[in-house]
Amino acid sequence: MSDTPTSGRVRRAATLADVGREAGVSAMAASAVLNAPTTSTRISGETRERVLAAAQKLNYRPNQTARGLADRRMNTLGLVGILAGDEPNLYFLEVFNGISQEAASRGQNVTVFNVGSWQDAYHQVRMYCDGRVDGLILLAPIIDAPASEWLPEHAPVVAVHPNYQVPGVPNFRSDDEGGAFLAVSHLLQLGHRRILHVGGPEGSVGADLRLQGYERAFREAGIELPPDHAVRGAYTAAGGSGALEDWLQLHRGKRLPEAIFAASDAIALGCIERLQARGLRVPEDVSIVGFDNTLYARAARLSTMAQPLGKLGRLAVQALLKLIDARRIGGSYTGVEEEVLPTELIDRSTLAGPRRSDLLIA
Amino acid sequence: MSDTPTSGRVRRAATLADVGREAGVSAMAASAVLNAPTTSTRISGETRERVLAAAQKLNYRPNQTARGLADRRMNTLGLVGILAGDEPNLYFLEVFNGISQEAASRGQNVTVFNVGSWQDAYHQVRMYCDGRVDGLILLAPIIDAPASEWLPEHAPVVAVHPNYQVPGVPNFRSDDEGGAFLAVSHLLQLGHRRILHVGGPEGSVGADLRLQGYERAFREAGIELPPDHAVRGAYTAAGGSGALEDWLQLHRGKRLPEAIFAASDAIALGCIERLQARGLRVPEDVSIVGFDNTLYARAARLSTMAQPLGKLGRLAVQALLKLIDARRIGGSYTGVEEEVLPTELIDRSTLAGPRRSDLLIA
DNA sequence: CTGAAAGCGCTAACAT
DNA sequence: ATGTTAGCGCTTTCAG
Repeated sequence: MSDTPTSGRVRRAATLADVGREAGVSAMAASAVLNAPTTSTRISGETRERVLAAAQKLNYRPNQTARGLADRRMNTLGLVGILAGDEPNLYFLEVFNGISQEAASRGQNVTVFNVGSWQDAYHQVRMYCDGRVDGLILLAPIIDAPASEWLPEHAPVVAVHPNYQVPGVPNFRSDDEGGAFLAVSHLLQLGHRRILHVGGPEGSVGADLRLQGYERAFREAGIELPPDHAVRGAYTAAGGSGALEDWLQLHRGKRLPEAIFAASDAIALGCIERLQARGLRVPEDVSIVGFDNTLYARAARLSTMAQPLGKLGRLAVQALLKLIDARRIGGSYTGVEEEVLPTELIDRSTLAGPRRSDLLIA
Repeated sequence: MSDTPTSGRVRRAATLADVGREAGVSAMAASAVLNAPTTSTRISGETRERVLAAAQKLNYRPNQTARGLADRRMNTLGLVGILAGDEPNLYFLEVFNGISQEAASRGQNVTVFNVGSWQDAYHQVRMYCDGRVDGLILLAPIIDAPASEWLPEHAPVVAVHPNYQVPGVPNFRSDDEGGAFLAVSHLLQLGHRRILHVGGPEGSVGADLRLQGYERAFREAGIELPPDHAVRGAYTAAGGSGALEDWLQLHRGKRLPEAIFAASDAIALGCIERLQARGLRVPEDVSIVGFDNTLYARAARLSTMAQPLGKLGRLAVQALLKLIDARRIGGSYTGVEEEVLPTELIDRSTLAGPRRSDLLIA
C-alpha cells in the first residue's frame, strides 16, 4: 500500500509464487489448485480455499507467456495476409471473421501479421513462427514452389486461396473456375454476347481460374469469344476502374460491351463508378456481375457470385488445429491437401437483358 | 537425417543451445552474435562466422515466447472488440486497419481478442493481459465505472470510442455531437424539417451524442423538433431497417419524414433498403445521411459524416506504445486523457431538397 | 496430499 | 572476448 504510483494502474503482476507465499503454501500447490484439470495431484479443500482467497486478493492472473514456454503451446494462431493495401480489404474482413469466431469458440486467439506484400513476406514469415503462435494461416498468399523452403518447418501451416499448392500445406479455396463459368453462362443466357472480363492481377491463380471459367462458358455454349475480351488489374475498386477505363480508351468508337464480369466485388464497384462517370446506367446500358459477395455487393446492390468466405476461414482453423494437436502427440497427420467449396449466384440489381440498340464507346 | 517424419514439415525448432553446440561455443555466445545491438560484449569475427553458419544450417529462429518471458515484453498489442455480431463490422475493419499499420511500422504485432459482447467481456479481458500482450486497445467498448476494477492493472490500456471515460485510460474518439450537428444542420439548410433520426443503441454514449447533436441543430436553427423524432437500434443494417420499419408502422397514415439522419452507415443502408422495399426513392422521396464513411458508404454512394477511423487507430497505438515504454522505465506517465477528432460531411448521392408534395406513410 | 527440483529458451550480470 | 550463473513464471516429474 506504500507505493501507489501516480498513474494508479501500473503494477507488477502477482505470480504463482506470490500467491503461494500469501497462502502459506508452495508455488506449485497454488498452481495445482489454480489449474484443477491439468494436474493429477489433488489438493485438500482447506488449502484450496486459502490459495483461492490469496489469488483473489492478489488479483492473480496466469502468465500465458511463461505457460507457453513451459508447455510449448500458446493457444494462438497466426494469420498472415495483406489486411489492406490502398483500400481496406473486405475479403480479408470476411475470412478473418470466420477465422476469429472459430478460433474463439475453441479457446484460441489469433494474431494478425499484416505483411506489406507477398514479395518479401518470407522475410517476415520465418520470424513469425517463433513460439508465440502454434501455427499459421496464410490468407490469399502469392507464393511459389520455393515457399516450402522458407515456410516454418516446426509449426503447421494452412492456406486459404493460395496461389500455389505447397506440399504439406492444406489449402481451402472456392471454386473460382466453376463460379466464373456459372456467372458468365448466366450472362450468356440473358442474351449478352459482348461480355468484358475485368479480371484480377496476373500471377494470381484465382484470377487465372476465373478467366478460364469465363472462356469455358463461351466454349460450352458454342459461342465465339469476343475479341480482346479480358483486361486484368488489381483486386480493388481503383484497379477495376482503371482497367476498364484503359480498355474503353483502347476501343473508342467501337461498340460498348453489353455486360461485364468482374473478378471481384471491388473491381465491379470500380467499373460501376467508371460507367456512371461516363453517364452510362447499370444495368440498363451495361449489366455487371461481381465475385465474392462481400458487404460491398450488398451495399451496392450488386449481383455477384457468392463464395463462403467465413466458412473458408472456419475450415482453415479447424484443419490447423488438427495439425497442431497431431503434432503434439508426435503424430505425422497431414490432413487434406485441398478442399474446394462451391459458389452461388446472388442476383441483386445489376443484371438485365441486353439493350435493343448498341451503344458506342465515347 | 534418420527421422524424417511422413509429413516432412514438422520438426523441433533449433534453440540457441543447439546453435552454440553446433558452432562449438556457448549458448550465450550464440545469443550475443545473433543479437548484435542488444548485447554489449562483442564477439570475435571468427566465432561470429561459425555461429552464423550454424544458425543458418540449423535454420535457427529466436523463440519470442522465451524472449518475452525473459524481458517481459512481447512486442504485441491486444485489440479487444466485437469483430462482428450478426454482420461483419466495417467500423472495426477500418480502425483495425489503422491500428495494424501503425503497429507494423513500429515492429509490433496485434492479437485480436474477439469478445462476444461487452456484457461479459470483463471475464475475458482479465485473462488477456497475461504477458502475451504488452498492452490493450479497447475498441468501442461498452463499459462503465466499475471497469477500472477489472481492467488489468499491470498493463496499459487505451480506448477508441469508449462508452465511458475510465480514469487512467486515454481515449480517442471523434466528435459525435459536432458531426451530428453538422449533418442535421445541413439537412435543415436543404429545407428539410421532418427529419427522423435512426440512432444507435441505448447505452452507447456515441449514440447519445449523435442524438444530442441532432437536437442542438434544431435548437440553434430556432426550429421546433418534430414529434417523436428519434428511434434507436443496433448499429447494423438490420438494426436500422427494423427501427425504421417500427417507426413507420407506428406512424402509418401520417406524413413521411423528408429526411433521415442515420447514426451509422450500416443503419443508413438498412433504411435505404427498407425505403426501397416500400417503393420509395432516395433521395427523391427521402434524403439520407449516414455516419462513419466506411466502405459501405462508398459502395452505396451514401452521403455521410466521415470520421477518421484509421487515424483513431493509429493514435491509439502511438499512445499505447508511449504508455508501455514509460512503464518499462518505471515512469508514471499517463498521457492524454482524451482526444477528439473532427468529422466532415462527404456528400455523395443521397441528399436532395424536400419534395414539393408530402407523401403519406403506407 | 504436498513440496522440491529441473527445465522450457532466452537474457542479463557477473566472472574469467 | 568468452563462459558461468541465475532467473523470467509456469509445469511436470519425482520424492516425501
